[in-house]
Amino acid sequence: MAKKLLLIDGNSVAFRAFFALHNQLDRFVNADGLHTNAIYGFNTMLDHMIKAVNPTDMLVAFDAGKTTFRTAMFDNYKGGRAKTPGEFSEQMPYIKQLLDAYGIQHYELKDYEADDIIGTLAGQADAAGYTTTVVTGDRDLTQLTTDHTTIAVTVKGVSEVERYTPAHVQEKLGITPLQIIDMKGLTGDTSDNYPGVTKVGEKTALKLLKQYGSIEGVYENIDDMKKSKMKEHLIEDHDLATRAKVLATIKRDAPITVGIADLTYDGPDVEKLAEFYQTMDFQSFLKKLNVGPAEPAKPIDYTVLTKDNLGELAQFTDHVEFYLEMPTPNYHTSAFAGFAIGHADHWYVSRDVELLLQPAVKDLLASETVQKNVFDMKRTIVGLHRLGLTLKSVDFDLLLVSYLLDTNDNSNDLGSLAEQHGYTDLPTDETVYGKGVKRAIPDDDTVFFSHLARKLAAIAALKTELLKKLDENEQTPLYHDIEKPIALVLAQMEMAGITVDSSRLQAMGSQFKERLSEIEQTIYQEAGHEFNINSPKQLGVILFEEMKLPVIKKTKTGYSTAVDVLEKLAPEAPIVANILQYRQISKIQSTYVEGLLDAVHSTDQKVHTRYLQTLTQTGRLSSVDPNLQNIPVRLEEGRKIRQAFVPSHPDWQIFSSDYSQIELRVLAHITHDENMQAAFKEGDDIHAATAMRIFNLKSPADVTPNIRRQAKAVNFGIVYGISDYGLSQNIGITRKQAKQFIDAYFTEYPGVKAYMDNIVKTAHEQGYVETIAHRRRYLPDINARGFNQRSFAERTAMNTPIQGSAADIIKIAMIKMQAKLKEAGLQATMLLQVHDELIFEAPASEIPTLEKLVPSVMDSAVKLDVPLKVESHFGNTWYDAK
DNA sequence: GAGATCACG
DNA sequence: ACGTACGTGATCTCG
Repeated sequence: MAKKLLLIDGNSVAFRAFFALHNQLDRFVNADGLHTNAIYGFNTMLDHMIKAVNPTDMLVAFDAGKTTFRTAMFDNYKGGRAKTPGEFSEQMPYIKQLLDAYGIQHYELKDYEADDIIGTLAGQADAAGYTTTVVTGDRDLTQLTTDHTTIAVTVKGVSEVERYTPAHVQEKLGITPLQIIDMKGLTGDTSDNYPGVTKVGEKTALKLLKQYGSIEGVYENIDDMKKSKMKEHLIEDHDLATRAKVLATIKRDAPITVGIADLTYDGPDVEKLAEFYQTMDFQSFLKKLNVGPAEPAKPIDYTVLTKDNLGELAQFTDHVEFYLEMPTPNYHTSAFAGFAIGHADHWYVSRDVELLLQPAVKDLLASETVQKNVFDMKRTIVGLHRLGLTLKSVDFDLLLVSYLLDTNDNSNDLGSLAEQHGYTDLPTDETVYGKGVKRAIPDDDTVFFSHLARKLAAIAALKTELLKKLDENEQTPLYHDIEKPIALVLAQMEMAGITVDSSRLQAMGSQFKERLSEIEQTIYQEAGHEFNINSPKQLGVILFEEMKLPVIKKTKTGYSTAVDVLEKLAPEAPIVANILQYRQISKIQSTYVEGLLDAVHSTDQKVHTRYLQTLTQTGRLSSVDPNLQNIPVRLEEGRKIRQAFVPSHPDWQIFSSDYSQIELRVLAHITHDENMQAAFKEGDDIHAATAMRIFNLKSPADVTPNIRRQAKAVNFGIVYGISDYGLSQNIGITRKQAKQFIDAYFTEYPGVKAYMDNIVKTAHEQGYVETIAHRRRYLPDINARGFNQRSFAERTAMNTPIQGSAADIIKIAMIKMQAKLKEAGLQATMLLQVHDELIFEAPASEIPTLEKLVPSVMDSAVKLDVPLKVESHFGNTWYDAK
């Protein structure tokens, strides 16, 4: 049998695992007070890699200690590193115990690093005809890749890896794996604390290597190089480069005392592993082992509800758990499979939702005094509404609370969510109902009813603990005063739906269809043959191989044919403009004409979107089936789609109000920047005001449209957590200019600068950031070692309080708005929310009222240090409300 | 099922 | 020096 060897860089992967779960450090503590996050993460990675590779042989290599032959030749090697956290070190011995239970060899060698052990074994395995996979968090190991050795570098979390083969290295860097050593020699390595040649980074190094092949090649030809600073640095730092190359070279001949023959992997010792999981308190891993009491789940008592025992429900006078089972995600259309209701281990279940209509149940659900505990109240409310029922007094919504506690825990499955909170007596829907085409509600009553009863038990079991956590996070008002009320408002908006003029859409569709086939023919002629224009792959071949247009950007899989690329190519060949035109129209046709028509309910000619309330990381809503938050508006052709969104009654109008620059106003508020606040208080055009400041203009008359556009882009950039490169790309200036703009911005708005520095610092310290309503977002990557991951987390830290606070504000406005409409007895109905705008339909006679009412509710929703500004429009269709 | 593309704020 | 804007969803192709 072909030998498959899996080699793991133990220290590196353990460290990654530790930081991947760092923000949950407190959650991963066993009964003995031992932190277990790195052990847990390591186990996750092991399972994942074993499944992916299916190895016949395995070994995990560890570093033996602080001193190695590298520190002997350079005593500062790996110096200056932050001290290893105690919470990490204490876990290392247990990771080795875990490996013993798994039956996996582990090995360390005095004076050598794990890399060298891996390099040596991988070499032996190559010679013996093995296929080898190396798992590490350290990119340096990519120098080991050969035709038979793949290096899997962890990129995100612990189980997501990027695989390096010689071809991948060639594609990514344009050099061979062995040349990576020369590259490190030239650049040095800051994380290992050894210098290379001054001012030489990856770009320069790659250029030199492509020309000269190796460090030796560079120095052999150094005399022929023309005079430059780089040449001087190369000559000056020759010794450093030579030393760096030795330090970077992974040993292929370390004096190891294990050989590849000793690494057979036969799978874990299940009993030993179960015992280990017990001591670590790893319930989910324990469950996967299929041993012990966790599986099969212990039976649960339930009573089948019938017309004859309905009276028993009268026992529930304070609290009741309720769950309505709808098998498909779209609760506007889903069938009903059954329900469960009860409290304190008295669970009543039924497949017959008609029973809900009986007063004993109906009145219980509508009771204001009996508190309801549910999972996904919005889904439940809409489902019940379709049956003619009302749900009142929701106290605990497990889905909402989990989301508020940690936006990353946003599974829509009750079972997996419960498991994340340490409750293991509820299998997932997938386990019980199956997945894909096989998914079905079980015919077996015991199986189905037990599952329903267990759902209630899970909701009940988690309530106290999660509400307490919510309170500790100071999120109780966010939950009771914003998220629960908005769920009800959203349910009403979704149920109201918005009317679509299907014949209008169909007429537009046939026009687009004609134009598409015309453009299609032109494109085929220009290309010389037919091909699939929708395939970026085929299009790439036409443009960059057959027509030999210059390649501007590449994607992971080939040539990029994205808009920005095609726009640059448009002057080169007429086909490019036609492709852009084709793309634009085909997008409108497939997504907005055909897609929208598919979503129209035939019963009422309306679309009923679903707002996902527990998905985004910032607190915004998202919209699906169909998405009504991305209906075209920027280009006129697409904007016409909005003509198909019409009022549901004759003589009614579409009315829309939007916040202007809400994010920048939030920025001015939370940064306390005096200059920016002054601009908003004066009612200035903020982009023009910014332009005058950063370009040092004396009079508003000096602000040309182009200058204003640039200032606007800078304002946006700041909100997104700016980088000079990003800004330069966006407005087509050099990176240097972009940097000057940003520097000027921070000088002019010092409060903004202070805030940005501060929020990043806060994020590093506490691991999360918050909005004005105490919505919280954890940033697990904020202390990541990878520059890229860390930078991303830092930009997120800057952006989330802004985007999230704006989301808080409009949610509050919506809650107040709905109350006002009712209070004023208006027929006007709130239909849609698009992040900073609200869309209504109303009788024409109510429009004057709305023009006053809606902006006043929106701009007073939350009191900020700067005024909020709202603009309103109305018309016969959504298109005309502009 | 992932990746590319493009629609929105 | 590193490689980049923040947050989403739908549709299409292709392995």
